[in-house]
Amino acid sequence: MNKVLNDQNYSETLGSTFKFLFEPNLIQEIDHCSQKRTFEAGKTIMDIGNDITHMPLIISGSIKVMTVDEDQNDLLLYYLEFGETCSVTLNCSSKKTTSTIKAVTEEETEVLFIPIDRMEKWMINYKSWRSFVLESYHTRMNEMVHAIDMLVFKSLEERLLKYLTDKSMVNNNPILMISHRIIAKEMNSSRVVISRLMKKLEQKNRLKQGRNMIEILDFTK
DNA sequence: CCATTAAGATACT
DNA sequence: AGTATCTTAATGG
Repeated sequence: MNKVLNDQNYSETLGSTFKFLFEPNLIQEIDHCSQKRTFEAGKTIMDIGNDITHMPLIISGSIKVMTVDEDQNDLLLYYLEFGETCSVTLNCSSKKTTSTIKAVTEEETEVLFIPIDRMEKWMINYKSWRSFVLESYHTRMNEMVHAIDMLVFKSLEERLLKYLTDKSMVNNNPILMISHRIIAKEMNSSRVVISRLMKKLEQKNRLKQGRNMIEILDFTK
């Protein structure tokens, strides 16, 4: 079970955490109705078909948002990081449907949960909330289009490189402790193929690798 | 030492 | 690109 943290300094931390995003009155409301929870790495905090009662706001850490096909293969859609929320949840909550995505913590992650029954009122009363929601839809839409583009038009080698750089970005570390087998599973490929491409990327000096270890050498190219 | 597992190699589809 | 199979190498008891 994930423990609920009852932090004494909770209002102050929260207020200072999100004051760059929301107006003071809204922060007060958030303080009032939201609940902070901390998850360790690898926890599923939302799954397909789950009822949506709260929307998440990331305080620290990162979350992978993905869909799942009939054979239970995951497809990574995007990562959520500090100050971000899941627009799929926003979408589901306004329509009062169940979740169409699965969300798993990439590392230890603190999340603020806000009951969805506030959404409608906040959309009307707070300009900063409306902007936040629209901005959120906007960035996710762009990311999804990019994800589809990568998936359909790019080679597996390019996708692998993006997968690795994205992962090292969210972890804030150019060194990844991960095996080829896990990468293959996450990209719906096979271990041999990933090993082959990894070898190629290593020869191109894009990364170094050892057992269960990959170091990304150049983020920008 | 040995069992387990990661990753390289080769060949076929 | 994916699968099957074999080999090599690292890791941890």
